[in-house]
This record gives sequence, structure tokens and C-alpha cells, in this order.
Amino acid sequence: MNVSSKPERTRLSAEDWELAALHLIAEQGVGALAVEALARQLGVTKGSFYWHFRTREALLNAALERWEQYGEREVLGQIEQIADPRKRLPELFRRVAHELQPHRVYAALLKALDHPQVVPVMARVSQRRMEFLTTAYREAGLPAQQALNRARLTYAAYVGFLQLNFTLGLPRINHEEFDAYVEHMIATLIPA
Amino acid sequence: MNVSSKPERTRLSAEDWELAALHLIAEQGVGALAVEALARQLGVTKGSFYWHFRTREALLNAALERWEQYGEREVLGQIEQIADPRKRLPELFRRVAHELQPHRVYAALLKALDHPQVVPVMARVSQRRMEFLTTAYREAGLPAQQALNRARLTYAAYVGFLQLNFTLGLPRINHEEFDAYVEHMIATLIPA
DNA sequence: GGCAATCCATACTCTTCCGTATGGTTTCTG
DNA sequence: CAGAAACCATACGGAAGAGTATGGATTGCC
Repeated sequence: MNVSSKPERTRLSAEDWELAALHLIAEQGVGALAVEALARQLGVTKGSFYWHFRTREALLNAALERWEQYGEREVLGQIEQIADPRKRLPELFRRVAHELQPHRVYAALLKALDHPQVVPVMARVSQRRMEFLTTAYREAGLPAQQALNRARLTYAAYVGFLQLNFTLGLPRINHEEFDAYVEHMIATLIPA
Repeated sequence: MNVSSKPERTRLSAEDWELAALHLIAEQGVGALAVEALARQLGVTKGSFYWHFRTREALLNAALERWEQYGEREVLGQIEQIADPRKRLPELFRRVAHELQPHRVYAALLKALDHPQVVPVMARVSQRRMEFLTTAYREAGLPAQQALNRARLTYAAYVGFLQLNFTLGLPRINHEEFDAYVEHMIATLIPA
């Protein structure tokens, strides 16, 4: 039995630290990102950390950049391959709704918008996603101005939902009820 | 010239500390709530604080309770006096949109959902507001299930908007554009 | 196998912040 | 006006966490 459940790599790389940092952020938020805590969790001491990174901020920045670039090809990459623009938005909604796992980091970062390091990252990511939504709404038939506002509304609903049902544990909505909610969203937000 | 701009009250009460705490939370978040910092800001030292409160947690709890009860009579109290149920929702949207000042504490608390003390408060407040929205939608003509989902969607959009345009500084939407967005929300979310 | 680069442990320092102890000062009250 | 209660300052102790210094261990490479 080992302390952590990791398969006991004898030596660590910078990537290992970054991934562990993202994992910890998803679980306990950016505020909980302490180097000694991370080191314990990885089965080493601070001595290791300060070889790979110059400071704690450096680790956070590296982890954020890694997360940003991963999300770029993964989250948006898939969806862009749905040919029919009319099918694209409902499909997007349903997919996002049913894999809330990758959104944990995003939810954690939403709560860390006071840390100056995360603001630019979140600004870029949110901006790109909103632009994606905007063009999707235009392709679905909305005029430019309406498409933009609908994208704002949609993305705000997404962000708010993360906060309310993910972080906060609001009246724990169950599975069927949740599906009904998603379909209600689709019916309300996507033009027929 | 004084250190802070406060009118130099010679002695302080518990209420003074609670109000100062809320102010600080609105400005810099819950994490910045430190007793020595607050004391400096009030022109006294820790000695004063620990006469009024047993601990830092006690201050936070007191401040949260004060905020919760204030919001209860202020935010919801006014709106309930709008007679026509059909006019009520659009009016609510427009009012909320144009006094974002009282929402700063709420936005700050959204980012503090990892602190166990704020979770129950936010759960209660959000729950009450959602119930209010749900009955408003029913009075506007929606059947029960749809009213509930529409309330969820609306409130999520509200919360998300706070995060995106308040905390994060997303493409600084200007005044006219913002009004157009609010009207778009009304047209999209409120049944004709 | 031995040398150099890489990786890590140990043992510090420094800062920040919570909380306590204790005595002083102001204000209220009889 | 005197004593008590309310309020505050100063000076500690202690925990937590960032960063540094330095030497030991491990690995790749010739």
C-alpha cells in the first residue's frame, strides 16, 4: 500500500506536477494549491518542486496554460465536426450536459477570478467559446445582433449552472429531471 | 486627513465591524477578510476586534447573516408589490439589471463557495430566489414543470452574467449594448 | 565503472495571520 | 465623582506556508 494511489513513479517531471496541480485545483480550488501539500500527495518533498519550478506562481501558470491548450483541441475540436449547423447546437448542449467531468477545473477557476493569474486565461477561454456560440447561432438562422446576445445568454446560463449545481449543491437535481431541464434549455434558447 | 474616509467614530460597535467586513468582501472577496487588515482600515488594532468577536469565523458568520436578512426585505420585498403578474418579470429583469451595486457581495460569495460557512447562506438565498422566480413564471402562464425549468435557466443566466461581466471583465459591454441584451433576455425567456 | 547531469531530502529563514494575555483609557451610571 | 463596564493598545505565542542552501541519491552517458 502506498500513500497515494499513483503507480509510484520514482522520479517526477514538470508535467507530473502540472497535472497534479490541475487535479488538486479541480478538487479543492486554486486556493488549496500549496507546494508542500502537493509534494506530500506526490510522495516527495519541496526539494523536488523547487528544482522543476522557480516559484508557486510558475506552477500555476504552467498548469493553466496546459489546461487552456488541452481544452482548445478537445472541447471545441469535436463539436466543429458536426456538419449540419441546425443539429450542431442541440448536440453541443447535450454533450456538454452529459460530461460535466471536464468542467470541474473551469468551475474551480470561476471561483478564483480574484487571482490575477487566472483572469486572462478565463477571459481568453470564455471569449473563444462565446465566439463559437455566436457563429453557431448565426448559422442556425439568427441575425448578427441577436446571435451575439443569444450566445451571451447561453454562456451565462452555462456558467451559472456550473456554480449553482456543481459547486453549490443546490436542491440536488436528479437524472431525469436534469435531462428535462436540458431539453427545456434547447427548446427555449435554440431557434426553431 | 484620516487614514480611511470614515468619519472618525471614536468607538466601534459589532455592527461597524460587520459592515466593514461586507464592504471588504465586496471589494476583495472573502479570502481577503483578515482581522488585522480590517482593524487597520478602521483605524484600530486587533485588541478592539477580539473584544467584539470571539473569532474571525464569528465575524464572517455575523456579516453573512446581516447580508442575508438585508437582502430578504430589500431585494424581494419591493418586487412583490408589483401587482400585474405579467408586468412583474420584465420589471424584475430591468431593475436587477440597473442596480448591479448590491450584487457585488453576491458575486463575491459565489467565488467563495469552497468556504463551508458561505455554502448554507448561498443555498438558502438562491433557493428562495428560485422559488420566487418559479411562481412568477407560473403566474405568467407557464405550467408547473416548465415554470421550474425556466426559473432554473433564468437564475443560472443571472449568476453566470455576474461572473462573466462583473468579476471577469469580459469584452466590456457598453450601456446601450447592455440594454439591448436585457431586452433580448426578456424576449427570449419570458412567455408572450 | 565513473563522471556529470538530474532529481530529491533536510534543515533552515522569513513572512503572514490567528488568537491570547494583560493593562491602559474612555464612557456610562449611581 | 468614583467605581464599573465597555473599549482599545501592546506585546506575545504559535501555526502555516513560501522560498533558500546544501548535500545526498539516482540516472544517463561515454
